Amino acid sequence: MLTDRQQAVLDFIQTEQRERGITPTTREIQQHFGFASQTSVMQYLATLERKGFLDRHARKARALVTPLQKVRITDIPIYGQIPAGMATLTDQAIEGHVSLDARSANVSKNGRTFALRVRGDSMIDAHILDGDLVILEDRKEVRNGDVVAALIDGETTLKRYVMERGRPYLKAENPMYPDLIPARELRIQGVMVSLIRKQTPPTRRKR
Amino acid sequence: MLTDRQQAVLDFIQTEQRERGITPTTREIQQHFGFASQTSVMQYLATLERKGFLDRHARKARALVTPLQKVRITDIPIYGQIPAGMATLTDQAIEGHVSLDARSANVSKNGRTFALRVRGDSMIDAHILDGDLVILEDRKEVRNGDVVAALIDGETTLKRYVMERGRPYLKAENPMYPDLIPARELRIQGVMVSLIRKQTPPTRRKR
DNA sequence: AGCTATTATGTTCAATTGAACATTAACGCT
DNA sequence: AGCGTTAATGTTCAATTGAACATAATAGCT
Repeated sequence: MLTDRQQAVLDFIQTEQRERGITPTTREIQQHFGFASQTSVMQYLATLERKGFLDRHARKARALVTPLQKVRITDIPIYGQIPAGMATLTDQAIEGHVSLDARSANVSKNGRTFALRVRGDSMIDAHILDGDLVILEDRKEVRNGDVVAALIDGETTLKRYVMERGRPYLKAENPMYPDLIPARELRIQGVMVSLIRKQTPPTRRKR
Repeated sequence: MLTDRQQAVLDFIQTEQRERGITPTTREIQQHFGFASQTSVMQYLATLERKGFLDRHARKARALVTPLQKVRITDIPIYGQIPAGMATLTDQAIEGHVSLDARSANVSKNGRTFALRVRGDSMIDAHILDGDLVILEDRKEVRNGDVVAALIDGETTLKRYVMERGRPYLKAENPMYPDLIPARELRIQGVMVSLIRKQTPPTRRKR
């Protein structure tokens, strides 16, 4: 698709963007490759753009946009706990952010996504541990068997959504915890789409 | 830390970087806020830089660097399977990449990091499932109890590293699987630092 | 031999863009 | 009343930077 030389130019642009945070100018590219003329660079840029490896904002300085920047990185807010009775998630309870590419996170384009720090081991049989980061999507349709964050009796819990005989309930994946049968309405805040676990170093006994 | 107005300027810069891929010029910022002079913008930029919210490359066009870009995103190669007998990981077996910020991934600066797609359920009692993505770091010191990818008898497996009576062995976290006691040398390829699980939608029975 | 794509040179121009200087005003603090 | 910070105006200058034009060599393909 690209010649060696064209690839080298693209690589240089991307490297500069990473290392310095700004996009190189035609002259900087020229210098790096030792060209005697900017026109060489202009030709490479035109080719790269024609082949779809580059976007240019015409007549603007340092305005090369490479697919590197286009890997859709999503910033997902982490809520330590979702405040009770809060249908709309406010920025208040945000504990931090995770950034990862949308594909790995299973994140769809439109839906609002958020993360929840898991507290307790009520989902241990679903292999969701205390301290895990669960990434959820605020979507309408909940399927039988989805792991969901739900607001029940003014508290947010992570449980498995099970539909039985036409009536939904929330199942804990730990025999030590009771299943929750909603008294009135069941407000689903999000459906789990992925999970991130930071490995805590093993408990050191001696050393 | 920042006044409302200063925050607004920073937000605008970051939004532009996201949406358009390029950093706004002082004039573009000026226009957006309706300033009659660029000097206002210059003052904001100076303040933001002084307070550490912005890096500037003096006298360069569109050269504002915000912490947005500075979230250290690591591209981690995913190996579907580590080829047997391959001490150095080649690009050949790469299945794809995950991009995520180094903090979430528990990734240290220097170490080489790679990801492995888990096959089988030999680590199920450690809550590592078939299909999970395990992120490993190629580091020297392995601690007792670490989950490691190891090359044993020409095959790569994910196991827990256990040191007992001065001799290490590899423990499967599933009673169905045998522990592995290395015949000769035990080559550790990486230590697990985190885990990413894409939630597969629940098996639909009817529909 | 003719055609096209790629790679390259040398020069010039004009738009883009950051920066500086002199001034003014509102606000909170002491 | 005096001081520092923040916020803003108006103007000018010079460096930065993308772009165009004419020209040419090389390689692969038909």
